[in-house]
Parts: sequence; C-alpha cells; structure tokens
Amino acid sequence: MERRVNGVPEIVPPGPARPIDEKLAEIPLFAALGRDGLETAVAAGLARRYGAGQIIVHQGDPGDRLFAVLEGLVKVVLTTAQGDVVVLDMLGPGETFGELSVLDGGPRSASVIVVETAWLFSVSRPQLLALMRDHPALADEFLRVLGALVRRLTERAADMVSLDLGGRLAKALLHLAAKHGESGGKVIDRAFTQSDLAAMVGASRPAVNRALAVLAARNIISINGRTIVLKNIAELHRRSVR
Amino acid sequence: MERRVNGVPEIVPPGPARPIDEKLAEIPLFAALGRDGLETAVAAGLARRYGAGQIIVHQGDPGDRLFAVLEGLVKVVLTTAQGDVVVLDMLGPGETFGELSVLDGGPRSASVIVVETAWLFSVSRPQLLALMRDHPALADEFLRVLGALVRRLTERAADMVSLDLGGRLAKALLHLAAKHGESGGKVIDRAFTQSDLAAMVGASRPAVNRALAVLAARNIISINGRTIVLKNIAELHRRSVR
DNA sequence: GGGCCGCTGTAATCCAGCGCACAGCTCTCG
DNA sequence: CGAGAGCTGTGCGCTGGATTACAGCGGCCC
Repeated sequence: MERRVNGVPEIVPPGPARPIDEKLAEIPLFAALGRDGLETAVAAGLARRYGAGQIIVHQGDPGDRLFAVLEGLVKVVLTTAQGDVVVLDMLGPGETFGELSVLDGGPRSASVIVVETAWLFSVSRPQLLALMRDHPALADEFLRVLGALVRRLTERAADMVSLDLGGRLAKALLHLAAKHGESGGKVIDRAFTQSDLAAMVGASRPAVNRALAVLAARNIISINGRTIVLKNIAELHRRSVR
Repeated sequence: MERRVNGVPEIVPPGPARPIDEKLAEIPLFAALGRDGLETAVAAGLARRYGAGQIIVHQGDPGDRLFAVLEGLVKVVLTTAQGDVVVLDMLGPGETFGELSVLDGGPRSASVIVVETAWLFSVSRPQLLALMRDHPALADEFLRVLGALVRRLTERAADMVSLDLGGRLAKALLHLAAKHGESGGKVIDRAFTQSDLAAMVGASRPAVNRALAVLAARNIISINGRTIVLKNIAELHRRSVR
C-alpha cells in the first residue's frame, strides 16, 4: 500500500507498468487522435514517473508543455504572496494540466505537486499544435476540456463566497469521491491530508477537522484515520447547495 | 448624465451613434479579422441596444451566441441555489462574454445584466466557427481571450480565500478603475452600487461601506456619493496582496 | 409639488471560524 | 526497537463580518 509521507521526495525508477499508448487511449483528450495519431503523440511526447512531493511545474515559471496524468495523483496548488496555499484541484488518471501554456504561452498560473507517485505524459506546445493541425478532432476535444475548466473555475469562485465551510467541504468530498473514490464514488482513501482538504476549501486545518466531525456525528460520513466513507450522498448534496 | 435606477428596464431605441464596424475594429478579438473579415462579421452578426436592468443571457439557459460590448456596461452575475448573488465581473466596451457557448455549446454558466445602457454585438456559434476557419488570426485571438479568462478566474478563486475584505475590495477597485475608470484609471463613476461591489467581493453591503470608509479615512480613496477617486494607488496595490 | 423608492451611511448584537496550543496516534527510519 | 516526524483530534480566547435595523437623501413618477 502506498502510504508515503507527504513532502518527502521519493526516487522512482522509470518504466511503465503498461504500454503508454494503451493508457493514453483512455484519456478523452488523446483518444480523439485515433490509432495512428496516438503513435505520433507517443513518439513526440515524454512519459516520466515522479515521486510524491515532487514539483512538476512551478507557479510563475515559463513553460510550454501540456501534461496528462496516466497514473497516480497530483494537486494543483496556488501560493499567494503571503505564502497561503490554495489547492485548486486534485487530478487523477485521465486528467490534464498546463492548458494555459498551450493557449497563450504565458507563465504557469499555479504549481503542480505530486501527491501519490505519478506517471505523467507531456507534449510541448509546438508538438500539440502540430497534432491539432493534423487531427482536428484533438482541437475540438481540447476546446471541450477548456470549457469544462472554465465552468469549474466559475462555479468554484461562486462557491467560495456563497457557501459556508460545511457546504464547501461537502462539495469537495463529493467532487473527490466522484473523481478518485472507490466503491462507486463513496470511499475516499487517498494520500491527501486534512491540511490539503483545508487548502481546498479555504479554511484552517482545525476548522476542517471540526466540520468533518460534525458530518460524522450526523452519520453522513464515517472517518477512520485517513479513510472517509460517504454514507449519505443525498444529504451531502443538500448541504453543498445551501 | 446617465443615472437610471438599477433594476428598472428602460426602452432604448435602436440606432448606432457610430458605425458598427468602426466600434468592432476597436475590439481586440475582432480586430484580428482585418477589413474584409470585419464586414463579413458585421453582416453575419446582430447589433442591438439594451436598457439598464435588462437580462441579456440567463444562467442555465441554452445559448450559442458570443457577445461583444460596443458601448455601455454589463455585469456577469451568478445566482446560487439559495438566491445569493455573486458578481463575477463588470464588462465594458471591447470586452466579450459567452465564450463558453462557443467552446462546448453548453448552458450559460452565468447571467449577464445591463448596468448602463449597452450596445451589444453578437454572432452565433456556427457563424463564429466559419469566421475562424476563414481567418485563423481570429481563432488565435479567441484562444488568447480564453487564456485571460482562465487566468482571471484562477486568480479570483485564490483571492476569495486568501484575502480579507479590505484586500478584496482594494483589488476590485483597482480592477474596476483600470477597466472602466477615467483620468488614467483613478476615478470610478459608473452606475453600479455598493451592493454590486459587495456581490463582487463576497461580503455584505454594510461591510463594504465600512471598508470603503476605512480607506477614505486613511486618505487612500475619496468618496462622493457614487463617485470614488483612487488617491493612493500604490497603497491599494499593497493592500491587495497581503 | 408630494409621495415613493432605492441607495448610502451607521450603530448594536451575535456567532462562525481563526489562531494558537497541546495531547495522542501511527508510520518511518535509523 | 526506540526516536522522531507528521498527522489527527480538541480546547479556548478573540475578532471580523453577518444580520438587523434605522435615519438621511436624492431622483423619479404621478
């Protein structure tokens, strides 16, 4: 069981457990390429393994690569001028980051840090643009991904101001369980801490702990160490909209 | 002087004060079209006037048009399930909205409401896609606009959790003055109220009033009714990052 | 001109969540 | 196997902002 302490880098040898193109074909964005396009992409891109705690891209740095998560878990982190940390999202297999670098080639708007040992695939901006030129379906899919990104950010901006801590936490739990959970999105058992949760919902770590305790007391969730089981999804939904 | 009460619709006759193509050429997105492309766009699109309080697009509705503000002022508003209102942005001449409808054709993620009598230009998704096909520069520019949108939303999400009311207000004032202000971005005198400001920074209206009073007492801004003069821009910047 | 409506300005009360501090637990590594 | 590090769980005082209420004021409309 992968239970590595956060913040401690880990040496991970390269070497895929399964072929790259097989994993890549499961990612919506690249699936649009078709068989031959996938081969071209694999040849053009880079696949690497990263250990927990490693920083993939650093906020503010230049960068022109688009990344896709093949395996593992990474977090998108924004550090404010005062050093406060905001976790924008957790990304698992099939998800991508670095879209902005492709759009305008500007500096990274956030950092991306490995939470669970991750296997990432990346292509450079020129390579991606060339792929898009040859495969218009990839361009369409890319726009779709962008749309989802904008919608999520919009919703999040509103949530941050209109929901109280309990609501934001409920929403975060549902979001995490749906994306990274087991048993049909009911169990969260991944390597992120309450501090990560706190940074996701914009609250202090103790406050999150309390809010979790409240949910557990109402039998809406159950907590066992770092494992959270969602027992009453409907109630969580209700709390995430009021 | 335009000093219409918010929320009260107003009948505004059609009829541009200046030619459409002239205004459109001043908008970065459409400027990429060149002379002949502009004419095509004008022929394909619609130009209309809307009175204060009118709702241009309604959150949740389907919609496939991209809008550009030629004149006036509109606000992008998100209403939560409980009825709380969040103002995402104020858009003036040269700015666009409805990009999402072009990306994925999904429902409107927010409503757009006229604040000051506005003259808007709009094109449908198919028309815009056709224009992009014939004028690749338009597609490039559209991606640039999207990049800016994503960056702004990302920054906003972080601001909402890391800045206190004073900081968020300072940031909002700088943002508004830069976009819609006079005298080199120092004076804000538009038709939006303290309630609008409150919905922008995610606070109650009295709280905003107090925060403004504090800034005025420190001689950082001066307030005269609905007119706000930024007297110490450097100090506002300082407050918007700590 | 008079009444009405909406916006600004301000005061009083209340409470959620923060900051801080500390205890207990578990996993890791020497 | 012992030490240490990092995470979870919890108590306490404090403050910022929400809530509510109300007075003053200026346009707007009849």
